[in-house]
Amino acid sequence: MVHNLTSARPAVNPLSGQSNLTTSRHLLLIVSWGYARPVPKPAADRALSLQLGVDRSSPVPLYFQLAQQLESAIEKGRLAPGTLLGNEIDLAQRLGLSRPTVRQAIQSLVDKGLLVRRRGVGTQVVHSQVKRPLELSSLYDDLEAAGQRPATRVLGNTLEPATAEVAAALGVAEGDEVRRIERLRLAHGEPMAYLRNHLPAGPLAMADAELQATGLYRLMRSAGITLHSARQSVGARAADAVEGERLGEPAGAPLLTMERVTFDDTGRAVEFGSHVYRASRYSFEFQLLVRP
Amino acid sequence: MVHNLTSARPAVNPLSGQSNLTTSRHLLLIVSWGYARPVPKPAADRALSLQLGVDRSSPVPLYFQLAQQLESAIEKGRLAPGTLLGNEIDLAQRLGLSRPTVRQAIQSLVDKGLLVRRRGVGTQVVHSQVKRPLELSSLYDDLEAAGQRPATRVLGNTLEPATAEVAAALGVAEGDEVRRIERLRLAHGEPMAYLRNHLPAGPLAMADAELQATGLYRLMRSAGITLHSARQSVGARAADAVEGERLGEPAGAPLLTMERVTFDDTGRAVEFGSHVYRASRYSFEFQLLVRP
DNA sequence: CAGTGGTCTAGACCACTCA
DNA sequence: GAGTGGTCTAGACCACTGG
Repeated sequence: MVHNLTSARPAVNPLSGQSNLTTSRHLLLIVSWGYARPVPKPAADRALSLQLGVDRSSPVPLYFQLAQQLESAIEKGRLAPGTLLGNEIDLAQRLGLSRPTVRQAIQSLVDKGLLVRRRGVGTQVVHSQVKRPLELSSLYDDLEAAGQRPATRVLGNTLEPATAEVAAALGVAEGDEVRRIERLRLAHGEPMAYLRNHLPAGPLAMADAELQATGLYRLMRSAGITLHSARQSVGARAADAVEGERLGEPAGAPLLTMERVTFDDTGRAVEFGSHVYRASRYSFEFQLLVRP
Repeated sequence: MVHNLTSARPAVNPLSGQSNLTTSRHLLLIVSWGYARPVPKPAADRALSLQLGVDRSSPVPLYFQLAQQLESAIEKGRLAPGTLLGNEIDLAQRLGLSRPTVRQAIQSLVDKGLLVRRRGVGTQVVHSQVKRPLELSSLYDDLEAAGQRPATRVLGNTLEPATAEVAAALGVAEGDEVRRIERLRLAHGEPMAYLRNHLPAGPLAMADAELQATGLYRLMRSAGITLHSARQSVGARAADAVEGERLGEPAGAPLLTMERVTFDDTGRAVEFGSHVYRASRYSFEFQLLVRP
């Protein structure tokens, strides 16, 4: 579905899997995780008693301080779902802030999906669904949360000339030297995914040890690369003999595949990934936010 | 992948300068479509000659008019990738707008990934990658572009008591009446996907004809439902005999699966979808934007 | 150093919702 | 009609970037 999404034509709305004739629409997706399970407590319909306050001596922007406090209050259940926040002018006065500053704070939470604004009505805390993790199949995170940190086995880390496919993805010339990294991702001691990545040979020299201990993206950021966007394609196919062997699945078993090209903010492709996951153990979960 | 990207976020919050071990992390993804293919033309390094202007008699907000003009200029190549926009103060003066209004316009394009701001440097047009559709596997769109509009065959549209699974997803009681809709999505006359949806029985009465002609979401919107967010899970599995028959695949063929629960802005679950796609003919594509 | 975006203020008027 | 968010203005100071 998303498939149809990206490719420019009205094609298919990912939410409906239906053809969508409207002109240009945007869907904002949020992937969120790591939230503590909320402990919802009954709260007043109005958030009058909430303790809020900003520290003007802090280097943290005022709007950001306020946003953090509100987010934390929502997360902790001190602001129950459906609670009206109270109008922006009062809030600003109570905090000694200007209205635009308060609006900026609120807007950032609206963008995260935690608050909903309605003209003529007010600003409400969204009814909880946004932050609760899914129950199903959050295997990776479940394992991590259970103290079973996923492990990485580096299978390859070499420089080689770019194939046509890699050259096209990275926007370099065929035959240019690129770094090829192959890893096996394990959890609970069992293989979960086979990850193959290609990077422009230039700036980064990565030791196997680093790759084992840290994520690729963290390494890239440390090298001063500003990630900006990525294009992804998720599909499925049957495992061939080699893949099956690698992942501990029989040949013919369904695999989840993901291809991705990542760009920095200058538009350069900084990474091309081609990954396969054991479908029996892995699925992708995410949350979509509909932007009006 | 979402995992890699996400875990890649810096440990230090640039705003607070403090190490951020906390709980909540977000990745903003944008799925965008409806863009025309850009026809990039060489352009000056500075966007001095760009024709911009707002109509104050229009009901369209000024910042929105400006944003649209900028977006259109980027899309049409009048603002080439890498172009500096010129500082906000000048831009505001040239347009007879205040700086906050200009900032609001620019910010909306930054949120879409079309512009990048750097303090001390300026605002630049992103290097094109954001809006170009992927080359690979754009099967659905290719078909549509070829005039083969995807078709829908309604296989079922009935009221029935909710099973435990459906009840949990929709947040209703087991046995409550829900609407069950089954559709086959075809393209080029061939089956592409089997879509099963469950909706709370309440407000919507849908005729088969509507389901065939319009998207589920469009119907829901027409019924006054404001979509707010959705949780999705994408995986893969092997087709059983029935599924294979339905989709024209042999039993055991890999299928791409998607489960989704959609919520309105009051937090009610308004739809539960459980879809399977022929992996041989379908993949999901989307674009991620990394929010700093 | 000059130039940029990031933040903030204290007002103002409007459009919309709901009783 | 009262209350809300949506938009807009004309300033201000700061932090960061680059030469």
